[in-house]
Amino acid sequence: MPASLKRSPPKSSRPRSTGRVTLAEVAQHAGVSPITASRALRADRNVAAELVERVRAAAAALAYVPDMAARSLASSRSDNVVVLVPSLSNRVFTDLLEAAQAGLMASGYQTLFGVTHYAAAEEERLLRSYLAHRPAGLLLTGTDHTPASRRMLRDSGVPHVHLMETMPAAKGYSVGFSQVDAGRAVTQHLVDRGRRHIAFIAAQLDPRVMQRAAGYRACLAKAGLQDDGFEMLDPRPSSIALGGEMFMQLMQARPDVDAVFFCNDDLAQGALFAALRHGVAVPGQVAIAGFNDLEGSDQLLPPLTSIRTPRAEIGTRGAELLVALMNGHAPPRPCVDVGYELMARGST
Amino acid sequence: MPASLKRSPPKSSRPRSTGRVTLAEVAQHAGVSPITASRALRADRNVAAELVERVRAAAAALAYVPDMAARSLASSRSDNVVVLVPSLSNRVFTDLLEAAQAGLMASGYQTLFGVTHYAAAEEERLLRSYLAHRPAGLLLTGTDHTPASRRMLRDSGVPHVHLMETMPAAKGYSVGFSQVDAGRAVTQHLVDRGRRHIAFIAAQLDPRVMQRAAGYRACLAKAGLQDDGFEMLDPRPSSIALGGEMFMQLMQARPDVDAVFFCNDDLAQGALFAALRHGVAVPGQVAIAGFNDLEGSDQLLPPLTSIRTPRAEIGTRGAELLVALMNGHAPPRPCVDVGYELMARGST
DNA sequence: ACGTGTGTGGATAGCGCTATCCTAGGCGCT
DNA sequence: AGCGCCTAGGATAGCGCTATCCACACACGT
Repeated sequence: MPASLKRSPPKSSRPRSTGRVTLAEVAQHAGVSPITASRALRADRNVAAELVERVRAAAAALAYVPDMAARSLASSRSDNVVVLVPSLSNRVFTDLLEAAQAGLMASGYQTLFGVTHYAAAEEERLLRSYLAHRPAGLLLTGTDHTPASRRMLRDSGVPHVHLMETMPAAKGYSVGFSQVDAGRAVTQHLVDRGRRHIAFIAAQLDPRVMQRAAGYRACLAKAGLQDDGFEMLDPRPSSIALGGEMFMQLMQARPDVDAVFFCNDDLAQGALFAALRHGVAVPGQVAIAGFNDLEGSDQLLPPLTSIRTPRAEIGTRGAELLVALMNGHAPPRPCVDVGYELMARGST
Repeated sequence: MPASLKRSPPKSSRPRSTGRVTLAEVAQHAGVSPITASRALRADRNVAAELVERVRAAAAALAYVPDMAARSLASSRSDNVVVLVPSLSNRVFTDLLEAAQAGLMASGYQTLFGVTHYAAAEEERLLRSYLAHRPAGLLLTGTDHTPASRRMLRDSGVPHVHLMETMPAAKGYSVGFSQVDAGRAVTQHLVDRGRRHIAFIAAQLDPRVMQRAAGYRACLAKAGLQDDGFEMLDPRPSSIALGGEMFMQLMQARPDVDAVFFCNDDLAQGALFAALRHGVAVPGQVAIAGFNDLEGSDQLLPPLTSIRTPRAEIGTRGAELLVALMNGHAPPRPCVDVGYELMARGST
């Protein structure tokens, strides 16, 4: 037998098939052309009802699974949406992420997420790497980005929405609430309760925390109650333990304080625990208020006054807005203010 | 002017370009062929150092961004890894997800995540839809899947690792610890402290909770302390409020109880708060133990005894194992037991 | 009868990248 | 020298899908 006859595979044919069922096979099975099968499955153009049925049946029979890579290469579109959040250790952002993901998935998008660790530079790095995946859209936390990030966002032309804060409509799309106003509202509440020596304790000094600080300062200034010694800002990550620590430190340094506004509930909860341990009367000696109204804050002793922030709603509305943008619709309002709610409880 | 001359674009050429810089342009800029540029950028095969340098420079100069869709179509590989978790409202799973994502990203993979809401059927749905993206790998929570899910996992050939629980090596890859043993350890600790009427309170009855329950029962059986009236199982989601509610209910129904093992710290924290509110002495009248050692559990009054579960380590090791599998390496041990640690504190 | 729409199926040609084969040159060896 | 045998660049041919153009059939109007 001549050697040449033994070469069964023709020399120029390289079957690189992955073993998966392709659209072409579905089409053949249904007795139509591939493009018709494609259109039938995507409802892209009018296809005779009977053919659609045949194609659907063929796809089901062969357990056809479309190849998203091929689809997005051919259509130069993708169904990936990137969501960037500062952290997953903070309930605020997991609520946001969960709601956003649910909304995006319902509209047929896949969610890729990245964690920026509260650093604009890290956000820039992530943005650069995720943009390689040509996402259909982006959800970003906050409005604070590096110049390079802003440039990439602009140049890429990828629709994006900023979450958590309000923003001038001219600067882009956003869903959130005014952190400054909310900070002011907490402070005003303490003033209204007759407190005159109101401190502000914060950690993890991200832009939103600093906006709350600005609201605190504005309110005190208006009431004529400013006192520089009443601000404690610590860049370390927020935690329950740190809240207790900072609280006791303040009580020692400034025994005259009669109210503390904590930039978040984690710190405030820690302060309540510390007060319990050290016999500090709340709200008798000092009133305590938090921010975000985390789960359990209403169960404490005393229940914690806080600001209920609609994280899930922000995620949902943000996803909706982004979906509209990705579909080419110009949404009615570029900036959605979802507001906040003061939950006045026993601790004040 | 004849009409034919006005048609500037040649009839058969359809520039569908997305305006992005392609690899071909980078190659041209560097004076090499596209395939060499591809190899240089991916370090796929040996390329002369000087050429690599030229290609890198060209890519940087043109701000080249590779098209992942094209890459994965051509190579029939993708860098997407899907992670399925039951919930994002539970710190356990966000710790897991965060660590896994960090590990995967460090190895060049992108993380897609899905939330199963503790339902195997929902997991199956997600699996089906995510498999369309031909992920390079999968990380799943738990070892409890529908038969259809198991079939899809097997047939797809996609490497996957089960997290949180231990599993017989024959059944696949896993990283976790024995939930049964851990449940037994908590119960034994209470027995060792002289408690004789030990209750078990659980909610969100997922497989891991039921395994802890099994450990509880096994320990009590061995100690001859079983009592059916000491088990409270509620399918509702765990929460701090629910913990307090169930605890007070039990105290009313069975005043003889002298210890309660809560299936997680959320419930246990709620019980501690409720005890504080209602003047129940802990651990004087009743000892309380939780599970997972969430943040803040050591700050409570009294500090909560719990099981420290290495969620982050599970995520990290799980990602490592999966990366090894995706690279075609057979890892030394298919099943990693990361253990747990009993944190005995004031509440017992 | 003729143009002129409109609606549906198909042929064709890529999307941007990489797997595979090929080739030219360089090396060491007998 | 002559023979492998390795190395590194390049040509070629798709990966599986869809955008775009075409063809044809049938409905109209005048």
